[in-house]
Amino acid sequence: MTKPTATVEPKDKLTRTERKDLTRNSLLQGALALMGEGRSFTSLGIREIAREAAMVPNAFYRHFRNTDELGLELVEEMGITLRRLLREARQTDATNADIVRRSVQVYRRYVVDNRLLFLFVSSERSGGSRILRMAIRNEVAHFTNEMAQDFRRLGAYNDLSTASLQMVCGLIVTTMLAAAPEILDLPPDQTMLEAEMAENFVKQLQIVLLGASLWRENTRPSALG
Amino acid sequence: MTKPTATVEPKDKLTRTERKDLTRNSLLQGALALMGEGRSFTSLGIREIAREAAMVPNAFYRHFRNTDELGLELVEEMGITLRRLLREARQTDATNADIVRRSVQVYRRYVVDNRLLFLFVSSERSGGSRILRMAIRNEVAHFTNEMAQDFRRLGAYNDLSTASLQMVCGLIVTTMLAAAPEILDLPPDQTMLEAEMAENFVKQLQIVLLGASLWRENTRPSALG
DNA sequence: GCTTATTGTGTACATACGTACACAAAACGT
DNA sequence: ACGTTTTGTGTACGTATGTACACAATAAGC
Repeated sequence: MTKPTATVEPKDKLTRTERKDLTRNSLLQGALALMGEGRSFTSLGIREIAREAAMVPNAFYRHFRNTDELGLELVEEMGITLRRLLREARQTDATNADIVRRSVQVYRRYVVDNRLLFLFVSSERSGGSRILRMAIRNEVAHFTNEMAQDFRRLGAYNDLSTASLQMVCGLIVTTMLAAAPEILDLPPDQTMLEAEMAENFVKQLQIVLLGASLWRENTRPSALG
Repeated sequence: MTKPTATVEPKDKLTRTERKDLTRNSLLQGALALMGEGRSFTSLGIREIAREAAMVPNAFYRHFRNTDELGLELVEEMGITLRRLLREARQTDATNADIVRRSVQVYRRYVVDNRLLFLFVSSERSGGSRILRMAIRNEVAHFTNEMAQDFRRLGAYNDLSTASLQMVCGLIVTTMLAAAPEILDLPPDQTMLEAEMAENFVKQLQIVLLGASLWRENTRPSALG
């Protein structure tokens, strides 16, 4: 018989929540895919996303109330996984040098592996809807805080005040975030340029870290009064 | 008589190009005004902009072929005036210290005075249409180059290679650009927070400059291998 | 002074969008 | 086993959009 046997068929005998998560995911992926084709998230519509996910417009509402809510989920996904990755990179018992190098590697790896997600976050960080902007800014702050905590824990930059350390981490994060879209916006085969940009990125971080390591609270470099 | 005298009436006896420039400008301002109300440039439509400028939709086409073309003009405007301002700030015969301080002042002044223009550029820098993104990136590069040239001319950072100097200037510009939207997004009366952010901004620049002044080509700080 | 080119208006149409409502199928709770 | 809830579909309506075309007013050029 073609009838299913008594053994569970994982093929299409999915539980309801599984099915829902599946289509929900195809909506998220659909939105990302559209952005991959050059569209900006802000300009995406419910119908468009639903179409890309091969479903009828109305089905969208079964999962999100509007596009912003979908965007929030993307932001959250990005924040959670990226934070986890970098936390792992810092929690191994290696020298500080190794840890920073590994962090850079992990970050770059994440950016290229999650190209579309990262493009989305970069775009919406200062454009688009206020709600998304705030959510992303929140993630970035969260991110910066964890970095500062870990620097403290590792005993790096001990002579910086908490505020200054926070500020330094903010600068690092800014540099990281700025580097990503430039690399991602390249035509996909320009490995030459990409390597150059990556090198520049590392050098910029080196300068920041160098400056931070020599920074003293009361330093007023003559250049800036 | 109420009839105009023979003397030229500058009130409404405008030449055709003057009138055109006027309405063209009201289109540009209309677009900015809409962004001031929380809308993102990418989501603006021709009709909407024309409506804001108090004209019929079709009139838009007499000035721009589409919204991107309008955006390009905004980008150009921002590039030209900001570059001019900073060039002036650096061309006075003052000490290097004064010059950098003055540059920071001029920049902050420009950002708050041209709030909407700057919000627009910040938003579209990594979001929205590819054409605008490229144009802005171009302006930023132009900007970075001029800064590097002036550093050379002033004899600052003499022991950096051209590439490294360029990279440092890129870092400075990145920091400047990142600082702007955070300040601009504040509720308009939070002078307290704004001052704090501005201070952070200056400190970040100090760290970068400090790092750059001590950077040597072959430096490989242990932290980054 | 007359012709021409330019700038803005009015009307029109096809298209896409957000969303509401009624409905079908099928997993779920009991 | 059966009624209920959830998830996806089909249809429909009002609205906004981009753009085309014909037209009006008026400055510019000869």
